[in-house]
Amino acid sequence: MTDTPLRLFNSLTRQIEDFVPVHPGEARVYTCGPTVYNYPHIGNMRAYVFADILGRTLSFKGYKLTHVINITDVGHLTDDADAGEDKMEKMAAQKAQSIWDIAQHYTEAYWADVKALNIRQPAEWSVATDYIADMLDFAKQIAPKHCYELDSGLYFDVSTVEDYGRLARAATDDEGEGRIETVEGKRHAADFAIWRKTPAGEKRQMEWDSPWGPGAPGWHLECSVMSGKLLGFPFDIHTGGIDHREIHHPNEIAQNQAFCGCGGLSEVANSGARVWMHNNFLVERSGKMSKSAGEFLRLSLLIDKGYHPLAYRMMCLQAHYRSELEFSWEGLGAALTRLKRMVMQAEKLSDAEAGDPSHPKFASLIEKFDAAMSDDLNTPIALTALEEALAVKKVDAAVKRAVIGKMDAVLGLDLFGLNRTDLRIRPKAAEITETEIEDALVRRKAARAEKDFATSDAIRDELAAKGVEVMDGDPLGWEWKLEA
RNA sequence: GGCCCGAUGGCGGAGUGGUUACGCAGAGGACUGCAAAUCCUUGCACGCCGGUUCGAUUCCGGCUCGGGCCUCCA
Repeated sequence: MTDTPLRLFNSLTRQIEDFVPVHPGEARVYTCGPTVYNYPHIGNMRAYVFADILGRTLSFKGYKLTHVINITDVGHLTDDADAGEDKMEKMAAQKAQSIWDIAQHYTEAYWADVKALNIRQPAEWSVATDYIADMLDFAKQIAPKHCYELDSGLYFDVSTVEDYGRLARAATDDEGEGRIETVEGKRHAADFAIWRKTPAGEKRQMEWDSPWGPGAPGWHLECSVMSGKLLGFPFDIHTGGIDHREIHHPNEIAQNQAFCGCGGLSEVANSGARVWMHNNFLVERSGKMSKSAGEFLRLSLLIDKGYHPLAYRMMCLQAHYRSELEFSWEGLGAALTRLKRMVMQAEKLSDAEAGDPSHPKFASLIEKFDAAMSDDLNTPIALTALEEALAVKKVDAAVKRAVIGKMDAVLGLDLFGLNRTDLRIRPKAAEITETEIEDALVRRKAARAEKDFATSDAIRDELAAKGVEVMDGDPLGWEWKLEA
């Protein structure tokens, strides 16, 4: 464990606080995962890069990490709690596929992105439909004091817990809400479904029996149940996108308070977790980050355009997780170049075995790195420490490799796993194949060897016309890149 | 309408009551047959109006502009 205390911003108190684990030496983290009704876009993935950085930092600080990420495969509505459809059912109907096939397909797509972004595997991927029995138990326990039944389902009465909505800083009453489609019989606009009954005469693909009739659990219920069951209340840190700060997490908190019979939120742990953390959005001016708008940016598009996925991770790390981040192709290219230059430095250490990182030449840089990460995960500063470490000269390679490895274990850029050619831009749609490029370069090399520069330049021009930029003469050998 | 957030160089993005990180792009140099790549060096910024202060980009107030959420989204 390092000396600098880890400090994190708690959305519930809106303050930076020292991290104090519930169980000494341990850190238990729950991350709201995807609803697997569609592909994740790159903005979605920022949340998991953030959660990964948090987990890696906790490991770096010496805590034994237990990280759970859920997979929501039931219950998340397209609309409001009553008039809307279940996202999973809707997509299944659209694609004329079984809902279980839909879930499997999009779960695997999500996992592919997780892997591509070098996000570590959590201790558990908790799948909502595996916990239906636990959800029913939870609901039964809180129902008598906190819920009421309508024709459409079982609802949570938010007035039955203290400090409802504190996380969102919401008004305590429910007036002035013109845009909520009010539900017949709901006591408060903010009341939400714990159990959604299948309408009489219908049969859903996903439904279970319950004391309130056949139906499906509400979305908020899932996270309360899985986090409590797998990590125990109170656990340490609950993460998610900033949008969850307004509704999903306040509702989870209300359920958690009801379940444990806890009081108000002046005691933060009554919320079910000690720290609630939220990453800000990736924004894109033309609205490509909105799933409902149709087209949205997927990681696979970045890859098809020729960018290595870790360039996107680099892009995320260059900004603080609580700041909005602008996406642009230019910005992605900048991140790629930065990553490539770092990988070049790391490649010089490829023959070295990692030694002992404690060396006076690196002490201040490790301290800077530690201080940055400990200061609410300031990855932009941590990156500069890593770059400075890469630039340190006249030092034992084994030591340097150990230092870089130590830092990269936290940032996860895979500096020793990547090489320059991995980071070469190579669009899938390019009109020239890599073999053709390499053949041309062999001919060009031969011409240059004979000082036939007219031929060599002609080859270069031909390649340039096809979008291939030729580079040679650097210490690591010739190279080329395609225009993005 | 309600709640919240932001405004930093060409772009992205940290941070700070007094010398304004860093990355990419740009410029100059080294290298190169010439380029590119690489390496070195380097120019460029704190929305507007007040207030507090010896001093504000930083704190406070107002304004303008932009953004987010308000039962679809990380």
